[in-house]
Amino acid sequence: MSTIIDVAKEAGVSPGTVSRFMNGVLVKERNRLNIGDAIKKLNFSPNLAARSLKTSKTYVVGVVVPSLGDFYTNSQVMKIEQKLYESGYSIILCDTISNHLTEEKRVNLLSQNMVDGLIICSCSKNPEYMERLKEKGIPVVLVDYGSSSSICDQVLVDNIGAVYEPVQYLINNNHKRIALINGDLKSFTGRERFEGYRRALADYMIEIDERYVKNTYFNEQCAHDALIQLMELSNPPTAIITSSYHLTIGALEAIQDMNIKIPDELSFIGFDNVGITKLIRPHLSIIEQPMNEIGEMAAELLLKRINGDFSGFPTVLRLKTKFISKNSVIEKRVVQ
Amino acid sequence: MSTIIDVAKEAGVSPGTVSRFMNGVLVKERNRLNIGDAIKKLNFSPNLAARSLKTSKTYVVGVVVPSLGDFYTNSQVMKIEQKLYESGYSIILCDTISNHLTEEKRVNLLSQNMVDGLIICSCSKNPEYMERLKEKGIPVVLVDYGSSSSICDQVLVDNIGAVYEPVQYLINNNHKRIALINGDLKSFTGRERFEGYRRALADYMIEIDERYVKNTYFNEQCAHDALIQLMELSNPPTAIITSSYHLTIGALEAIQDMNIKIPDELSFIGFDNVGITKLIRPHLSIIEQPMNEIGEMAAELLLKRINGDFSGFPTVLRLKTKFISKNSVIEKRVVQ
DNA sequence: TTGTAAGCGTTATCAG
DNA sequence: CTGATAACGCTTACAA
Repeated sequence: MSTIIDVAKEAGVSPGTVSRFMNGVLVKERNRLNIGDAIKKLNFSPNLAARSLKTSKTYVVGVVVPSLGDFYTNSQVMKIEQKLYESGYSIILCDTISNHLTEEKRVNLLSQNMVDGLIICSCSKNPEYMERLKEKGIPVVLVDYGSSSSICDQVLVDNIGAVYEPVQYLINNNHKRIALINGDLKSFTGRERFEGYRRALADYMIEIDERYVKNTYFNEQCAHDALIQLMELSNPPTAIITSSYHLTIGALEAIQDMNIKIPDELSFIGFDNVGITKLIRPHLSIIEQPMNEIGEMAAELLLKRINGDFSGFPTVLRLKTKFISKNSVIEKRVVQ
Repeated sequence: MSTIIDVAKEAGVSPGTVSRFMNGVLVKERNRLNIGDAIKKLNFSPNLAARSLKTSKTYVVGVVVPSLGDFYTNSQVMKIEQKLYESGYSIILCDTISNHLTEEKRVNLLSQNMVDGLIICSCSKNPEYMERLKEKGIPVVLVDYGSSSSICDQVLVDNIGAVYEPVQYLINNNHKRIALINGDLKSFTGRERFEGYRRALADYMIEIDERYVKNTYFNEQCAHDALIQLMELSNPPTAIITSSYHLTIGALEAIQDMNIKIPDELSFIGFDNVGITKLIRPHLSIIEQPMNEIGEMAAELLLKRINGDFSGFPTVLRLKTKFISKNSVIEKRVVQ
């Protein structure tokens, strides 16, 4: 491994000149050529650790996600990686396996001068590390997770609207018995998505029937069980909405298992238009989150902070979801 | 940000002692306690860049994948991350967007003292960077990609057996018109998987009918088109095998579009038992790659190399795939 | 424009 | 077991 000093000797200049050349400062034509040759000849590339030690910049950003196996985080991460790379940053990726302790550990590790900033998609409720990061001056962008407690830059989707819109659509198509398969109300997204459901029904003067509301957990098994319970009610819903990707998968599995005909026997609206959805027939009416945009916004916001621009702090970006109407819902339902 | 020197002062010892303490060397009880207190009080954590500069170890491993959006790489990456973390390593993740130029760029970036080793799942045919890495002494493990040209540690699956086994199974169930939807023969996996097909037919004295072989590219559109072409033949196949995840998805879409009944009108065997497969009815007979094992083996092998153990170099690990028989194939087919 | 030299925060050698 | 000190390879004043 050659160093700047080797290059300097080879090119007959001082190390300082080589360093300047490497960093795009103008040097005399002759020197420029000599240095270029020397670099080629010695196959030189600068030692990033040394540079980082000196400048206290790493050009690395930490990205923390709950599970790499989740389709829906991945498109975000792809965008984040791409966007950051364009600005010269690499990403260190951490999978917390949806575990708060792991999350804490990883963030602590990353904050030891490994990264210039952090994008956290996972997120414990009131992470202790938050203030430590603030002390250390490491900017953080929280994604897809609302934290009323921490003052922090955030990129979120309009969870309320996400569910409000399809419920409204169902109501307009004469559905009254509308069920929601939702996650934990202790989670921020769970609460907001339920609120969208509640508000839509309230706005149309439909009273909530508790039997049609399944606030369980954001996983497939729960959705699977919830769907079966719903359909075994004496007066089952005519339409079901799920409020996350995993819930959608679980519900669809139960629909397969019970051999329910969509949309004739049940109208169904899924969540997150990724992965499997295009293989389902009939084509699913679905709530789509703007994954790419979320990733892009998060990356841009973080870059801004890294570059010392703290205008508008804390910025909370709310991105709209999109309801896509396909063929899994009976429209203009005739009330019997 | 506090340094070792601050801690040393606070604890009334020398920086060397603090450093030793940090690295698990025995120090006198009294000093140990004092140093511990000082670290707590000053909220000290060592500067990893400085450490890395001194020791030329980063405790970071680069992982290069063709696409984070691919389900089947992700389970590997998860395992890799997990395994490496247990040994104190973090991973820098790079998505090459299946682009050789991007791959080259990323690897070059990573090799600037950013990482102690590299796991590359992507892989150009004869990457230039290979010898540069060798020069720099950065160990590399290639995953899922065979390279006859480079001498290199590799973790591969038994691609030939992967396809041989299901073809044999089909033959044993009286199928004769067996089609293969495969990727590019220029790719290593494409060649091997085709070889599995060829060999199985040869072993059972069935002549290859070129019309039943679709060596296209490993993407959904190609599989979609290929399946349609196959089924529009005057004498269409009774069974079709796909040889990658994307090919499976594309073929399934075409099956939906053409409204083909599985297995009555066509027997079908898919590839990669991840993501969507559990939602397909009837349950798919499928070729499963040992993703977790691949990830684990790759991580372990790399760790071994990083720790200076080059026994058995180059190691080429071949992992067996598993054929899972479910309900998408007509068994004991009656020949008309 | 360039050379010189100090210093970033560790670790490691060498005496003690 | 500990302290002093010289690196590691780069950047950046400062002076020329």
